Amino acid sequence: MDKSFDPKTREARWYQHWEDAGAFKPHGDGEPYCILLPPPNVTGTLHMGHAFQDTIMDALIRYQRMRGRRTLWQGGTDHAGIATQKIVENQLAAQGKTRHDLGREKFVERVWEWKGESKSIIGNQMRRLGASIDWSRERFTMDAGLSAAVKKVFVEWYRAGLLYRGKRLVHWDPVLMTAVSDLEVNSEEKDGSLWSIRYPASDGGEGLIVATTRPETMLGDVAVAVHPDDERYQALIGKTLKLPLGDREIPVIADDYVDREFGTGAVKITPAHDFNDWQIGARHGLAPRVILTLDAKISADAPERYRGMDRFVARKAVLADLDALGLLVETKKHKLQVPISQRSDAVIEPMLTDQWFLDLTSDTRVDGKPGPGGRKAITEPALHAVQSGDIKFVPENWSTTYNKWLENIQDWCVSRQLWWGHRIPAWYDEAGNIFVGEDEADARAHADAQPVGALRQDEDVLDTWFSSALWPFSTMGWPAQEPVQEDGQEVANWSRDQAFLPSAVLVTGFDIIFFWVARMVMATQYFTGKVPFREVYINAIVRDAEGQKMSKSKGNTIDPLDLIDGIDVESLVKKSTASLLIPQVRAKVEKRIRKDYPDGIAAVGADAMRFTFAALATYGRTINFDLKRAEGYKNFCNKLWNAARFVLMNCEEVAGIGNRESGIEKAPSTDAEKWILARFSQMLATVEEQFALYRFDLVAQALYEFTWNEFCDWFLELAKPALNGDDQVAADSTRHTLLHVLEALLRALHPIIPFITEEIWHEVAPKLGIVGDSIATQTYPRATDFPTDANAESETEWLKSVVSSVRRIRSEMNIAPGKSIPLLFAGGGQADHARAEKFVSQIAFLVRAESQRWIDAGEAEPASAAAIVGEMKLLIPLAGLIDLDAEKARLEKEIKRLEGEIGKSNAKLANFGPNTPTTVIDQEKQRVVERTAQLSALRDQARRL
RNA sequence: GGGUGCUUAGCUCAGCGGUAGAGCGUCGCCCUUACAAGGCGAGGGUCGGGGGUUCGAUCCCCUCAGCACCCACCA
Repeated sequence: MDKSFDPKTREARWYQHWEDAGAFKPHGDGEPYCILLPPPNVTGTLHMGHAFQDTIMDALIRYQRMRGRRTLWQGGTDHAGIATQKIVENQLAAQGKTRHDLGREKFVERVWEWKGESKSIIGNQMRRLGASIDWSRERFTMDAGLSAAVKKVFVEWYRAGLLYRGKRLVHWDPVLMTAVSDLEVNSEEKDGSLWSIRYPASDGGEGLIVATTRPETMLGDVAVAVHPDDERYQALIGKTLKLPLGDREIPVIADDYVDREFGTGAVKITPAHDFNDWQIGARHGLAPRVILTLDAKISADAPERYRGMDRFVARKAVLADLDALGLLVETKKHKLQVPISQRSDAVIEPMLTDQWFLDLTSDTRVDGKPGPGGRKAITEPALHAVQSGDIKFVPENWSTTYNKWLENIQDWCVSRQLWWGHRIPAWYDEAGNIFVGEDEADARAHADAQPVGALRQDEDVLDTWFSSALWPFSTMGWPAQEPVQEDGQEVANWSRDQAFLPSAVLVTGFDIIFFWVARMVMATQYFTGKVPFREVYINAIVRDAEGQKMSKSKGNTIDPLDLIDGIDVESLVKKSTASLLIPQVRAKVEKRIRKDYPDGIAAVGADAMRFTFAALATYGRTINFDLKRAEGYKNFCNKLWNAARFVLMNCEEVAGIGNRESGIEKAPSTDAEKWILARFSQMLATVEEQFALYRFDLVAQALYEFTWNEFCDWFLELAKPALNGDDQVAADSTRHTLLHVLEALLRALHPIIPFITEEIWHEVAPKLGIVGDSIATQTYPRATDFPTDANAESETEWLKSVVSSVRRIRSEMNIAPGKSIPLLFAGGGQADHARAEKFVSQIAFLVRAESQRWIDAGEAEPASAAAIVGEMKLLIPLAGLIDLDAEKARLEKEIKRLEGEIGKSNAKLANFGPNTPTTVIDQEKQRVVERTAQLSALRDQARRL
């Protein structure tokens, strides 16, 4: 083996090995264990959030696979309607074209091409991470099987009276020219103005003053509302006003929605362009007036002067005209919440359009036929699944978020005015009647009446999340009764694969609890009667080392592959600024990168990156990714590598250590071996416990500490004297234990660091007579596989105390590490004598003791530096080695410390009340006794000096 | 306006009712043939403030302060 671990040369080859061996396919007849990959956008690339999430899922899948579960990590990609369409539209725009130049069919073809090109990118990135996905079952939300599922769901929900089409006010993105759901709208606080405008009374009176942040919408006003109890306006209620700029009269209505304190207490009502106004309009029977086109220009229904103006241009024109008329009373600065489209950053416009909605709120069917509505059929079961504990959130708190949203849910607008996506399986006849079916014939067959004239399919597609909601069962082959093939390959078989439903755990971010998690629960329960998953592990959001959100315009993103492979600073600058168009931003990003990564990023390898993610995965909501942590865990990988080298070096010359026929003693014969086996067993118990709780940080910590602080720091050191000693039995059994523990440790580490463990395992396992194609399909070690031995543990702990005590003296007294010392024992009991004798070679080796002997009773102790271990005193004679004053000072410090602690303990004892458990009191008393003994021994020692 | 978190060593975070922990950073001494990507040792915290419950509180309760995030229609 090479002297140090080089991930570049080591990691690459193993993934192919696993895939060729079919290691990631479900195998065995264990209890099924499935994880669904949240399907990444097909055009996307892997970012740190993915890498983090994928690491967690992979660790879980590998762990359960090794524990004998029949595992499936179901992978795939999402067609991501708007996002993907936008990318291709941008490509067209670069050629000066729009999608309309191509036409629908050609455009969609073009998107499929692009999808084909970019699909493999994220797959290859995931392979570099080591993600053990069964790629042979990879699915795409628009492949044939999943499209069939989408149609079936749409049709069944429609026929159950849960989907309806209606003219409603929806969130409209005037740039992308599509409806979006309420979830796709962010509200951002912007500086704006609040304008006060006088609306004169029709009878020539002065009327009233309304306050608005959107003066241009007054062109569509149908009323002014005031609070019914507002004394200022009592006389006007029921009267009409002259709408300025328009040749119309509008009524003053009373509605207690109006807040008397805000503005002037009078609100202009524009039902077609405001959600609140819509409701007020409906309450008062006022017909909405649409004055905006779908691209947010003033429409033909507005006064001629403004027609065709962009909404923001129109705003200025309206204000100027009002001012000229003397009707603009006041302009005040005002902070307002502006709805922004997540996808285009455009200001969202409430727009009256025909859309499809999934009913989630009514108690009875929307079509009036008998039967339960969406609240009863969909929403309540989804709430119940979490309330009953059929689905558990981890951390548990997220269930509150889930519940709150469902309790206040709105109907889901599922139609999108796009070309890329699942076309809605609905047809219209010339009279506007709706026909829904899996195809046109099916639609006709299920219709109550024959269509008038020809049928024309709905132009719209479904929201991306509609197909994502079906992911838990559509990927398993539903609704087909036959095995599902894609590209000639069998990818699913519902009759067999429904065993993977529910999946064990969904690993995802809190940002898509509403978008995806809740909707999967709804759809899966409705169509399969099962919950989609048993647990939902909500992972943290990855931030940079300072806790800042990662964003390209800040220049603080890290590409996971750059962390794995490393990248020089010039390439990093080039890559990070490539997509930035604004020169100032480019300059800022470049500056930051040169400051943060003056030497680029050093390659740490996939294993170290994965270990870092695991170690950071607490229950916290954010994790700050610090490159230094990753470097630390790269060192850990190197440590493991070198420990393996040591073990292999020492086990080479003895053939057949692990061979049952060799006759070489395999049972542990020394305390150190029994100790490390016991510690390993305890560590495995911790790992098992913490895996079950999704505390990957504690899993990583347990493995790290065992590997480094116990196996390497102590066991390898304790093994050295045994390997080189005269005791052949001890030497042989130590060799065996070294291999045995190392081999099992590799298996224990494998779910987190798969590459390096695979590499080393192929060196180590054969020495134990273990043959296997891959460590990935070996069994995970269990705590019960390894014996614990309390006696060996206390023996070894004694030895460790002695060694540590002497080392401390050596270090504090500045005895050169290379210098040998004489070591004396004094006092102590029978056990101390026996132990000192047993561990003589270990002590000699670990503290560089040239000699060891006991001071006889009555023999004068030489002037020494001393330490107390239990009842025993360790002495290092001063002669030539130790400065007397330094030792006095050291003792004094130690005495002070003990005095302080005894004082604290005594104070506690004095304050214990009648309810204090006796065990606590005894423990405290014991402490006092021990420390008092130590203290008096140290005082003794100080006096002697 | 509702909701959910967070505040512990210089930094990033565990711990959550019985003597304060880790990693990184800092400071010594060491190239001791597994590993200098290392070894051995050291220093560093009145656990955000104030109350309360308890024999005992970093941990439970109340309250204040600061910081995040999510949801929501105040024109």
